[in-house]
Amino acid sequence: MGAAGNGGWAMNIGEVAEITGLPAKTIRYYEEIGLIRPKRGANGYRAFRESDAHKLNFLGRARGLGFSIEECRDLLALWEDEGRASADVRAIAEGHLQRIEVKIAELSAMRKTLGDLVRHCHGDNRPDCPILAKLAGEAANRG
Amino acid sequence: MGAAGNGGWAMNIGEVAEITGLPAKTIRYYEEIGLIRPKRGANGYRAFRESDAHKLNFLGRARGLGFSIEECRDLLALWEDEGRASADVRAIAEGHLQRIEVKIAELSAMRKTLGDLVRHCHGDNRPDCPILAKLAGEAANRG
DNA sequence: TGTACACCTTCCAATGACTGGAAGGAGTCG
DNA sequence: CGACTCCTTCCAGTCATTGGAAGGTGTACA
Repeated sequence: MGAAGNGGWAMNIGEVAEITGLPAKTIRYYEEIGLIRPKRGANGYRAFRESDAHKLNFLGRARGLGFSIEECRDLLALWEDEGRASADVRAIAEGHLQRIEVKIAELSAMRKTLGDLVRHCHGDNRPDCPILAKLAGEAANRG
Repeated sequence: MGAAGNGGWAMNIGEVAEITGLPAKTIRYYEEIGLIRPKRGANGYRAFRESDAHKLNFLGRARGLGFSIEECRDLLALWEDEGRASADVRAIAEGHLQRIEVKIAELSAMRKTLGDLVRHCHGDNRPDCPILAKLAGEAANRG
């Protein structure tokens, strides 16, 4: 175990990885791109304090909602900024929401087309196949 | 103009890019990974025949439906194989359809969470913000 | 004290599917 | 011959990790 198990003052990367649920690799990457700045111990090991763990949890949740790394960076800065305007936070969230909606629309269109094609393909050992016909550019003859 | 404008026997990359709608860069990339094998002219230029253009159109449609490059490779091979079983084609399409559905479900969950948060954020110049509160791990107090 | 073994470090490379750009050759027009 | 467009190859970057190698550190145990 590290120097702390509960309210101590610093943890190694393995411990913070476990409590945040983020892989150690990812945590090192977040440090590399400047999202977090853990201190270092005398042995060169990263020394994570609770504030680092809080940030990592924040990042994990934001990434889980699909925010990009750069959006996460901005959200983190706003979170740290006592004088922030909630409008700035909402603007980021709205932009992301719009991209999600576009993506859902694209995927839904694919699902519709692909679902129709799969339903019309008999799927046996004969070569005739409406899926390939569609991809080859032949117009569907019904539906 | 190239050696052909209509039913001629070969086009340069620019011409095939225009008629297929794929960027020349992408076409070169498809050759590099072995999806197409255009011949070369005496000057070193790629010489695309109609069969190449057909394959590129096939690839463009398959990519447009979200199939991965490797799935496209398999679909193309099946398309070329006169003795294929439509079941093989359908299996690829069904696998892809499932992944699409998983993705839609994930994005829909994000949309729901994010939409709720955005709706509850007043979005003015005050710092109080339920979006940041959620990311920080605070439980929502209603909804 | 030696020696396992887990854990930590850095650095490099790969993923998927392109995309951008540099450096230079080829074709064509005037 | 110059100007211009199109073509070529090669290298690097995108995004957010992830995998692995090579090697240092900490700790438990015989």
